[in-house]
Amino acid sequence: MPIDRRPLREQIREELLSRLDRGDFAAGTDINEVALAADLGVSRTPLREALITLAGEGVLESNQGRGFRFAPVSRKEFRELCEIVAALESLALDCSDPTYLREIGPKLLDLARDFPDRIAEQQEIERHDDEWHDLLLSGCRNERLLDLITSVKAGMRRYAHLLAGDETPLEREAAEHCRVAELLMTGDLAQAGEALRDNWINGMERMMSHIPAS
Amino acid sequence: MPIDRRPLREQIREELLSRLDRGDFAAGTDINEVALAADLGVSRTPLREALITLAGEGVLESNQGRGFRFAPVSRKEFRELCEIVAALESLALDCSDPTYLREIGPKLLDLARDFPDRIAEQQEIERHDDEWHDLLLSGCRNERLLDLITSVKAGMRRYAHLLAGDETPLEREAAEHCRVAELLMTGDLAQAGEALRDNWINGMERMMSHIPAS
DNA sequence: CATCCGAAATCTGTATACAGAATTCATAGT
DNA sequence: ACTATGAATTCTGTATACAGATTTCGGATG
Repeated sequence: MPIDRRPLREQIREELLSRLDRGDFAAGTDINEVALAADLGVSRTPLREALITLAGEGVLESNQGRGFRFAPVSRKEFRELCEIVAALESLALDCSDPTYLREIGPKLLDLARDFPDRIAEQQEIERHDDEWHDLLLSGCRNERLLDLITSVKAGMRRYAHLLAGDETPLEREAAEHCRVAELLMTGDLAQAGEALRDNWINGMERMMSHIPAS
Repeated sequence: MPIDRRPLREQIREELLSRLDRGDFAAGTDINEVALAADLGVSRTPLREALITLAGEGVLESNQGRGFRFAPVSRKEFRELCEIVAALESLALDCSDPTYLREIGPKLLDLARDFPDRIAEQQEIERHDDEWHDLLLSGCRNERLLDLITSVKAGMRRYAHLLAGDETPLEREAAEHCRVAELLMTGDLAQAGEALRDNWINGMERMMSHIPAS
């Protein structure tokens, strides 16, 4: 096995994000650098570098002299993030090769159809959803845009575990994905983009009630 | 005067960006951390923190063991960035209060009309252009989006000084700004957004020839 | 009992130190 | 003359140390 030769700060960042997905950190709690560094088995230096990166992505916020803390969640911010990602993913479609999009249409349809059952683990549902969106964007030739989308989505991870253990209307989500896939196969990019934006906005509405008032 | 109580890394980031605007750094050159830290009169720690932030914004890139360097410019990346900002600013209009937009319309028109003469300093032209866009977005209620736009625009600063000392068609730029302002005053947000996107795309085309092939 | 004040403790922000990776440069060999 | 090799140098990545800011907590004061 090739040993990991990436900078520590990146490995730390990913570890923190995966812990965030597992719900290890409550939103709004501040971070104790020495404790967390000891827990991770690294020194404060690369940890702080990772924290600064995460702060740039909106996952954390920092206050002078008070260090970092996980940014509190709010309906307003979640709405803002959804609007942004909706626009960016739609733009990514515009930047994709139309013929490629038509090619992956069937695959996207398949993925949308065998959406995990409502019984499945929350983690599993999210993984499947991500896979669908990743495939959708895989033909985007705007690399900078793909990086940006990844970065903005990192900022949304704080909201992911909020709807755990809830019978979310998965059928709606699946149906909307199907619609996007079908529109792509017909080659109507404009309408596909619109359907994709709708999917994000609808998904936002569905989650809204799960987010504490402020 | 209130002394600056922001973290050093932020002050350093801004100093580096302003040096970049002045054309102090050639694209593609690597950064010597000890030399730069000494020059700035700070230690390597906050300098590296600033460098990591700038790398996250796309201004720098980092390679394991090789440190940071100013990301090389390319037509492809510039096109990508323009497409992104065009979409984001257009979205920002959608997120703004329509009545507020109608109110600032005249002011936007004024600013667009007394665009600096072609004799003016390059810096002055850019400052004026930025002022116009800032005012345009000042009514956007999506704070996350405003931060994101600022961040993406930071990544574009590497391209700003490339068109120095050139008779850019400023009239076109001014005319397009006027058109956006007029559409806002009529209250036609959809068309205003489209005109704004066109402005970015046209501006991109104008600059394209000034960017070295690769 | 609430509140204000200050010392102690805690934690961050910055500086410095150290180890190892990457580069440079000189030398030996073909 | 050109390439390969390896020691010396330079620089980054990470760890540790230090100073000052912030929070905590206990006692004095109304």
